[in-house]
Amino acid sequence: MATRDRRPQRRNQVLSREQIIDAAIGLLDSGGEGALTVRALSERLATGSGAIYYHVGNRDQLLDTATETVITSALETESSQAVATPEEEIRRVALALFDAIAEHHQWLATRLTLQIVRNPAGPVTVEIFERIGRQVGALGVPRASWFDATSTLVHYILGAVSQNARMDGDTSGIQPDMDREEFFDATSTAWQELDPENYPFMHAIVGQTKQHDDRDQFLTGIAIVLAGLTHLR
Amino acid sequence: MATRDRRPQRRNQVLSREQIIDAAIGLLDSGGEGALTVRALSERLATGSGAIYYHVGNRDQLLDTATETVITSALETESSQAVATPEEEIRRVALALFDAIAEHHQWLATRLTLQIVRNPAGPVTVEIFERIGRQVGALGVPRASWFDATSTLVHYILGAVSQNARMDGDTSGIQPDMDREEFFDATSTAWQELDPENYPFMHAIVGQTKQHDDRDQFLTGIAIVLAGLTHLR
DNA sequence: CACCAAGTTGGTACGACGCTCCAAAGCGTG
DNA sequence: CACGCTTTGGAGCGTCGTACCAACTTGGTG
Repeated sequence: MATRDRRPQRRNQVLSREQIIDAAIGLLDSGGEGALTVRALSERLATGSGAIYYHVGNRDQLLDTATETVITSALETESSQAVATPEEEIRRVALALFDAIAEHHQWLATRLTLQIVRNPAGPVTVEIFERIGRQVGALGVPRASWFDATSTLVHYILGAVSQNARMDGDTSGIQPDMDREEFFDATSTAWQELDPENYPFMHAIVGQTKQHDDRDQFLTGIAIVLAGLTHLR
Repeated sequence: MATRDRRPQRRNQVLSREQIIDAAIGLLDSGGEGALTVRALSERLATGSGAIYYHVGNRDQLLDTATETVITSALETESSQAVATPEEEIRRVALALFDAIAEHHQWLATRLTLQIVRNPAGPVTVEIFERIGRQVGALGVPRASWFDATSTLVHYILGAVSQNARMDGDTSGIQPDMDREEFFDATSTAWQELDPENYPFMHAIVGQTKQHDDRDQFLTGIAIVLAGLTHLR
């Protein structure tokens, strides 16, 4: 039944778990979540699917591990700075997440929220909560409100970061930055073409959207939530 | 293969687009995003895949249409009340989204953020922004900050709502069958078993998580953001 | 009525996917 | 050298989205 015909020419270097994860992140960044297939991974690493499944059990686990790797790395590089005010520290963590997701497209945003929902005891959730929560305590928020305050901050941060994430491009035709601008203009004109009687607010803000910076707006949102927290006392 | 013998006994009632969408929502609610397959849909509707693709072009479009249907329905039923303060109106919209996603599991949360990111000119995005934005204006926020203020609110609402969404009955969880309560207890004990020196905050809040209500916490978060907005003046 | 073009349906077929399984190949130890 | 344990490459299975098509229904025209 099985034809034996093998001359596989084994690789000189052993396949490691880190190599698989790095290659997976590369695939995810280049083509979104749909680009991470075991077959593409096998080809890029010049191996078979069996070897991959031997090191990482699952496609889902691989996605989780990739997310964990990127997020913990982003949080580590940020924590090496000198101490500052609680507000500054919260801004640091938030911007680290913002930049990480801006760099790695939308698969990271989707997967991060998914991991927080499904695995609240995992290192990603715990690290983010702990990092933010300590500063909430230092802000002077009463102990009874620590959980609510921290949850609100985390909810805002992840919500903003998810909605600012760039889309995954499966289009391999034009420049990605060019698409970004065109997409933005198309949104503006579409908002302008709305019925002004039913959508007066959209008409009022369409001018502000054209010259806004996502990062600045994100920081403004953080400032708003922080201002609300001090009012909680 | 050469000769076809057919007498397929056509259905007495015609297949409509609404039937397909309703059946799709049913499948999504019962088994998560993975349960919506064209084959399962065909079987439930007692038809073939061709008929489905004739009415809805794509699985992706079907998902988008399903989210749009659920969200606009949730926003409509909420708007029939009498007028109230801007804060109250914002709470209404937020709770309508919260309840809709709580009712329809996590597929709706994921798909809603996806739609806002990919299709900012679509009716879902526009409706949510317009509904919230008007109240932001009525709150007394200066016109130059309308866009930032509304974005902050929407980011928080969708972030909180996504992270509070119940998990789908999907495989990938560590434990396959775990009801809400067990999952919650497991999280609490996992947090308690963390190293107290490295994670003092998690230990401090683990007591609060045991007796907290998601809906109340969501409203607290809304109040915090609103308080921060009044501080913006 | 017959006839026909457009609209609609049920089902088959194809390529790609995740994943299981297993023989073969490397590797350490005697 | 031989022998177990680890690791690899790839074939095969079941399922998916969906393109495609022949058959059927419908509505209009003579």
